[in-house]
Amino acid sequence: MKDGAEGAGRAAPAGRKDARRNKEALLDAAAAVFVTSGVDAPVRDIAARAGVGLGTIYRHFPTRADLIIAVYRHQVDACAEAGPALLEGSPSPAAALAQWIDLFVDFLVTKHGLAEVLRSDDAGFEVLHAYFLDRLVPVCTRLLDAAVGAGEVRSHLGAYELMRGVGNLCIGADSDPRYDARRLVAALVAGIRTSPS
Amino acid sequence: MKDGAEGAGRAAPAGRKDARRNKEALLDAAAAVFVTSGVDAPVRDIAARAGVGLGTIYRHFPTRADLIIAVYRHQVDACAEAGPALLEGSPSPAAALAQWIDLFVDFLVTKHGLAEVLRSDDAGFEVLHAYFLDRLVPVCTRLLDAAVGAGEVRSHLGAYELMRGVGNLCIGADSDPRYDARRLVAALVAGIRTSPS
DNA sequence: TGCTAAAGCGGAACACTGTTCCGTATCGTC
DNA sequence: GACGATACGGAACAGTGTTCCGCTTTAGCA
Repeated sequence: MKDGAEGAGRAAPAGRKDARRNKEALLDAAAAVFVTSGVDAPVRDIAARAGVGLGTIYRHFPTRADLIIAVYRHQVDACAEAGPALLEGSPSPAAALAQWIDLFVDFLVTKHGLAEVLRSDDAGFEVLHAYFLDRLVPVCTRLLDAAVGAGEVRSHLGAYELMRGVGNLCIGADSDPRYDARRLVAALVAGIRTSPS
Repeated sequence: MKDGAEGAGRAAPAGRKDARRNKEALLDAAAAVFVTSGVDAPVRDIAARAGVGLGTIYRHFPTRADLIIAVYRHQVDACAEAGPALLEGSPSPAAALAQWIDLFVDFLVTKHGLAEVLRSDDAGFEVLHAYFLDRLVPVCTRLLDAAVGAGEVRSHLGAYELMRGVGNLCIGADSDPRYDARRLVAALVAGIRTSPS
């Protein structure tokens, strides 16, 4: 709605050309640094890697959360869009829910420190928290409602709580071989089902 | 073994008197500050409240984790000791396990930010992590083994994983009325049982 | 092509952390 | 009372995020 169709590139080329180039470089650099040093890598590292100054990074992304969102937006969107597809493709809503949660867990676990920062109560991360929630809670709600409607899942928990719980269980999943977040999440999901699987 | 019996006080009064007084003041101040500002309150705040300098706090507690441990040691010990008692007092090992976990959750949830810091991978907190684990995992193992032995709980998860999962679920439990850690933990515990409760 | 206002850039500087270090003050003893 | 060991206080250092402003680059226009 906001970005009109453009003839040349793929996104609305507003502003100066060098500004766009820098923003692009920043996104690439951030993605690379996030992989090696985690999402909470020093801002200076990202700026250095992109070859820009600190002012530039803060102009394009007023807060670190904005940068994280920009880097992962595509993947979050993909996860959100997979929800309805899963629901249609599966005879059992509970199975669809479980598969979708697996998708979410895979996403979180492979992003060094994302779950931590998602859960951080530092000011400035509400926007990140809000983005994930806005995008994913509705999807989860739909899956959960379907499963509850089919009598496969108890209605104790809201979608928000479920997602928060799953997110929390993913914290520290990397960096500790003794801790397998997927197993814990599986147990949690089993715990909300009406019958033992 | 290390502290011999003493006639006067309750603990071994080693070192100077003023040093002991300061350590005491520091513990009191830390406990108070933890309540109001959370476990991750600035070190300076604690020192100021105790009326001592920064050097003093670092001499008595080389790292913040040591201070946290000192403040909560009694409660952690109480939790550890409650385990065997619960097991004996209950006909169902699974019920004992659930009760014990409730104890642990209550402890974590009422301590602003303890669960977060327990999970932090910042260097210097391994000692805190280790203390909790050393003290509580054996207790949890015993309860879990009993429950598995009674056929009430599946043996998917180790005690370590279970405790980590429970700890993670407690993160951010205060400061968000929409999130009820106890409910999530209950679901997790339900998920490891052999039959739906 | 050359000029100019706007847009953008870089990084010094600030605020706030944890942590170290050492000159000074205090304690307990002789 | 003097003295050595012990402990104290807080300045100073290091590593964060974030702001700010003088300078540079861009892009439109004559």
